[in-house]
Amino acid sequence: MSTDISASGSDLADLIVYLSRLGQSPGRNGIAVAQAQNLTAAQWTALRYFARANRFSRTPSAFSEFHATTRGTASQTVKSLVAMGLLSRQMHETDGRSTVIEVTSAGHDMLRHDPMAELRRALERLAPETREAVAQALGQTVSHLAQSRNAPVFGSCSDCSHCQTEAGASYCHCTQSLLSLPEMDAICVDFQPSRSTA
Amino acid sequence: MSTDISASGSDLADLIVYLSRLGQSPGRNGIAVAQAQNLTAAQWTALRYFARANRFSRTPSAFSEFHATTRGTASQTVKSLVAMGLLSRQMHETDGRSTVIEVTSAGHDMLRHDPMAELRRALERLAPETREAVAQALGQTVSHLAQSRNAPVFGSCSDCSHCQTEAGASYCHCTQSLLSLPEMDAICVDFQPSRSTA
DNA sequence: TTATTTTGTTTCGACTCGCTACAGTAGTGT
DNA sequence: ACACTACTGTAGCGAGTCGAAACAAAATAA
Repeated sequence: MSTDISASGSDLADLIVYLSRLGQSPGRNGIAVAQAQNLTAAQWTALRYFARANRFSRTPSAFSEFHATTRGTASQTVKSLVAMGLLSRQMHETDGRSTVIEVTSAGHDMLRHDPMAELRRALERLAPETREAVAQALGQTVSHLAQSRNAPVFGSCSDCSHCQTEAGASYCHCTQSLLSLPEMDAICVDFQPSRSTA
Repeated sequence: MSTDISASGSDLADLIVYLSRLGQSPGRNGIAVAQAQNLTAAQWTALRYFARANRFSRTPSAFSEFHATTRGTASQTVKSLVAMGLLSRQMHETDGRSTVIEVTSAGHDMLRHDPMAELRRALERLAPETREAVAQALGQTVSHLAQSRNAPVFGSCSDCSHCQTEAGASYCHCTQSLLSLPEMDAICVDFQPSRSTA
């Protein structure tokens, strides 16, 4: 009887939301809290996103879709982070409407105090194969969920059907550009699951 | 240079938070949205919690710990739901400070329009053994995380070390009371993992 | 050229959130 | 009895979030 927190589909959703909430909250252990407490959950999410997104996806619009909110709200969050000096704006070279966001060095410093680090450490205590299986299952669920509500899926280029790896570099058919190796692991808005499970 | 995004522990945390966010957002498919859109994410979480918590845990304080927030914030959320007629207050029989929250019939009706239903459905598309493995892994992670920040763990009595099942009914050594069968699957504040995996 | 779409911004009102301060009750110790 | 501490729930403040709406500017399609 003492198996686990168990149970079929319904509880798992609650468990995921609960874990996410717990992982994002700073916790009251008061060590690095003093420094990290300044940012809100949405601001942390934005900072994390722009640090992980590739150059085609570092725009307010892309973040708003990633964060499942409106462009207006995303714009405000970006504005606050720019005002703090953690993000910086750059004009897009060809598209006059678009602005490209960069994480400043102060932003990268701030990311060292990410309150989600504890969740990461807790997850690293899982066996590697378990972690991999969970990641695979949740990735699949993200695809299903996004598909059922016409939302774009976010993923890294290394798993994208638009990308073609040859020899050293890779080519993305979607953005029609060459990608460097580090960019292959970054988040992309135009992600398309390569081998979607039916 | 740009850290190691690596497929290991780091991505999984982001994936969990992303999935949670996606699952809680109502989605723009506009079917049951008109009815469901009235409640905010925090209000949905509260409504879900009080519907699932056992009688010892249906208090504003317990919810504030579950939701990783302060009692003040939790009090406001509860107040708004009471004003909508979805929750009702009851005086605690012996403790004059405490109030017990109940979900009204209107609250149960509202729960049928839970925007998280889509996430639940997406999770049910996973193979049962996969779902079980994910639930087990995430439950373990919740324990680890809560332990590392001195936060209480929430779980159902059927997995709790305080509980002792005999014949028909069960006895909880923590609250010193008998529990009915349905109560065994409810959420409890005083949960203690029965066989915590080291 | 004239629509139409896309991008980003601003403003508004309602809500969340952490914080502080506070009243009332419970349990403890003297 | 008494004070003292701990706990419960609440109210108000300020900053932030969020969705909605309206807007200007640039890109794209017709």
